[in-house]
Amino acid sequence: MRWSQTFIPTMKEDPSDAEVPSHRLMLRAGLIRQLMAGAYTYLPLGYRALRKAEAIVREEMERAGAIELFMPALQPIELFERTGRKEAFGNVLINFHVTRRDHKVHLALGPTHEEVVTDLISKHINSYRQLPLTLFQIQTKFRNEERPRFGVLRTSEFLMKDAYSFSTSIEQLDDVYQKMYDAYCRIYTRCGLSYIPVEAESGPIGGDASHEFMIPAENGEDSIVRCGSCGYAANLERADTGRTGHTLPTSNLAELTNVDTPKVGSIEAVSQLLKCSPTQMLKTLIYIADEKPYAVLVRGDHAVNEGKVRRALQATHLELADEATIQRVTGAPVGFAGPVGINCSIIADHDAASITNAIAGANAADQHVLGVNCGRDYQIDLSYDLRDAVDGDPCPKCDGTLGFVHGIEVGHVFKLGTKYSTSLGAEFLDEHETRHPIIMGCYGIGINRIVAGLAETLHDENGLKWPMSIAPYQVELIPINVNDEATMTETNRIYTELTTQGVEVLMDDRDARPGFKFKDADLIGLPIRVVIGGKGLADGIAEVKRRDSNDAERVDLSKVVESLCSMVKQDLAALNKA
RNA sequence: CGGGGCGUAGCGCAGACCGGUAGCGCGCUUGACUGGGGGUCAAGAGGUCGCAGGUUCAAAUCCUGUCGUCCCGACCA
Repeated sequence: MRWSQTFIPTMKEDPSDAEVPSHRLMLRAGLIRQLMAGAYTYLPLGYRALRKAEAIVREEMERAGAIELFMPALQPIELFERTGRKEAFGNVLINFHVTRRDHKVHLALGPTHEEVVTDLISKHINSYRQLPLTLFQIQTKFRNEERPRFGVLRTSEFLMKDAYSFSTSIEQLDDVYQKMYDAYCRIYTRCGLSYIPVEAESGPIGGDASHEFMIPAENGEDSIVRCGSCGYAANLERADTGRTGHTLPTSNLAELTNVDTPKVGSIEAVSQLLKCSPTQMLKTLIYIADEKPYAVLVRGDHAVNEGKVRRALQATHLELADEATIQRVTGAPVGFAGPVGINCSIIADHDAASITNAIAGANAADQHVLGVNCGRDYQIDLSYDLRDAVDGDPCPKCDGTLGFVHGIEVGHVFKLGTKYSTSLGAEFLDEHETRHPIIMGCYGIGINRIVAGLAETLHDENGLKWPMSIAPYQVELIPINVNDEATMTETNRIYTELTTQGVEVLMDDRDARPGFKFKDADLIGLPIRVVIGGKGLADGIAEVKRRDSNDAERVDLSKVVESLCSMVKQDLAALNKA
């Protein structure tokens, strides 16, 4: 492609409202333009990168045995009502009414396709002989993000590969899950992304096992907890702390003493007033788990992890109690709850139960109590891991310690179980003519995030640095002076020969000074740059420079095509060798 | 949805406090020169100052409202 024939609007200056690197550089390099918050046009260069990522995903899904189909983005709302997800999605689900003859029809734009695909399967799969089956599609998804941000990393409309597996047994499911997991690893490797598979919370989508694939990146929205020694990695929502029990305080127990803390309810305010560390304090939160109130105790400096609380209580619904319930249970306004004499069951985190002479709310307005000790002043049967992991916690898998990195989620695999097949009636008949719900898995990849994740992690102060597999073009050809006949003859020859050999070439044929074109070349970041003309041409050589290297190589003009072909091939081979 | 910032030419910004001719740099157009790291000279084009209302003889500027966008937080299969 000749630069002058396509549309690559590069920008010299940083757009003022782009802060994260991927957003800034993708705008500047002419890959994307914003239409509105959360919706971007992919310009020719950006779209090429996106399509390349898409092609790799498709290839690997097919290699893993998944079959491609294409489902409508437009869906009847009724499907979401049947699975209870109209409510679960809430405002995120984009839905509206249209009029067809005098009837109002309520539609949604698909945020994901569990409903549609399960409905399809329920109608056409009847027998265990038709299973297992894995279907996938690559399609635009719509989610009304409360707050779109980070350019193309979090948008309301995005390209997603979603796959759904249908199995007759857990063993079959485990098998596909592993195949998908492996396929994901290959995909990210081929795309040149460094990634971490982490254990994940399966969330409202349901199901019992799940992994996320994360790109470590400073601007990632997710917190990943990782062990430096054994490689354990989990999303913060999911991460265990490695604490296994509590030690009841036994010596130097102080007497229970009430203190006045007028209008001072928060941990921070109380610790300031009483000049104590939050680690000495008990944070007491009242939760309603399946309609029953519980006091959840964690240390003052720790955060309650609701997923862990839900699992500890084996509850389906868990939410923070409203003010009235808190009043009823504690006898005090919000901010003064504590375990001593509270009128509900208590569950405590290991570390909370181990505090000697803790400070806690007194269950009385404007009062806290000092010298609180588990076992003496309140009772628990067991302590649990109920809090978010913190930096330096012991690893749950080995004797190392946990640390944190930020990550961008680029993929997620779930074992779904029978949640959707049950609610939508997708069943099969086994060899004994017994009916069972089909066991499902689902597997998603955000294609845009592969591209944005590369931009986010592979760049320098001058611009992007694409890996060969995703680069919009593989080679950029720069004639020093487009008005020089000899230069152009040679450039055109190389351009034609490379193109014939299947190398993707962008020729910067603009009538601009070399420095100008070099700056743009660095910005758009194609992996190999070839400069033709000037002194080099007189010496019979072209200058070949890789974007990720500082040194250029002088290559004989008669050998440059061959040399470039092999460089491209080698790069791709290195990425493919997952 | 809570808190904050910003809306003036395609991009980056000044002008606003103190009301009175709308400006700068880059980019763009035409011509000449130039040709290895965002050139030089000359001549140009380009604006509902986000929108609406108000105050005033007069509003980019002051007041009220509203919309858009970005950031922090809440939320996020």
